[in-house]
Amino acid sequence: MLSKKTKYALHALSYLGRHKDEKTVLIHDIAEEHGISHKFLENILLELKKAGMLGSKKGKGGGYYLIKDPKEIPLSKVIRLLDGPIALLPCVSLNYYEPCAECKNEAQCGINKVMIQVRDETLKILENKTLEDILKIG
Amino acid sequence: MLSKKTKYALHALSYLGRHKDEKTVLIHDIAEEHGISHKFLENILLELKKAGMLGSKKGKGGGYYLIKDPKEIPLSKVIRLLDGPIALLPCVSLNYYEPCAECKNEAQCGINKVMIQVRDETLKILENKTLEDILKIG
DNA sequence: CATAAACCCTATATAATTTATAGGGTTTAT
DNA sequence: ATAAACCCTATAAATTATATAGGGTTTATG
Repeated sequence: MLSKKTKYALHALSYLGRHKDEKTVLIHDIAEEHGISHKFLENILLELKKAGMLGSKKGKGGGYYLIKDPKEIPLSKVIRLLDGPIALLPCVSLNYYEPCAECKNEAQCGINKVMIQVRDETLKILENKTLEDILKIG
Repeated sequence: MLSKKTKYALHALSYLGRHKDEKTVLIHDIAEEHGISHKFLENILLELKKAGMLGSKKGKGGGYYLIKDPKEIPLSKVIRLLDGPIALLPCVSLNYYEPCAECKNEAQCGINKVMIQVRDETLKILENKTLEDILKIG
């Protein structure tokens, strides 16, 4: 399951996407709209910023804003940043690969093979769906 | 990511599948083969038993055994039992549905729609792949 | 240039979940 | 009668997720 961090990130990005005609958006406004703690959201926005997914302007009148077109931000990128691996096992993760402790021979492991399939089908969706697809949100 | 519990369960079931000509298999043997704590594994086997996925025989000479053909046990069932929902969001879970706290209108939520797709593609695999597909393991 | 608004950064606290252990109870082959 | 082996419930330890705290820095504005 996606963590709250990731969900908040998606909601915040979606909010920024919907307000991209405005110069900047305040943390406060996003937090209020979604009932998230200001400070918790701040950490998330900072992480998104460090990852180059959004920009910010300091000082009075500052705030956050998208620096890319929403269709340039795949959901997989957001999920990986906040939640880590999308794969169901470390041994099939493309971005966070680790061998499975329990497993001696990955190449002939049936579990590994199934989880590669799951990963590929999942990524096929999450790498092609972008922020643009979730601008309209519940 | 799958929890250790689920991974251990898959390994244990796979082991039982590979030894299904033998009447019963000892917890001890499975635990040793995979370097799992005897007691931790015991809890997992009990859970699998309660769910009707395997049988056991008490007393001296007892142990665990599969009561179904490996191809009758889909991986989705094992994962759901030990890990809970397969879906990435509660609002798209078939077996553990809950509305998302952040969301007011599920029907028009873009995230919801994407996650339904992911769920469906994932299930297409995990409901059709069975224990039989993971008898050979790493 | 003083001020207040707003982001920036790091550390810590709390809660929840996962992982593991403990200890005794019950059944059964020999 | 005995020892092997599963059965059951409770609790402890470790890890991760969630949230809070507190001050630092930048900048528009009057």
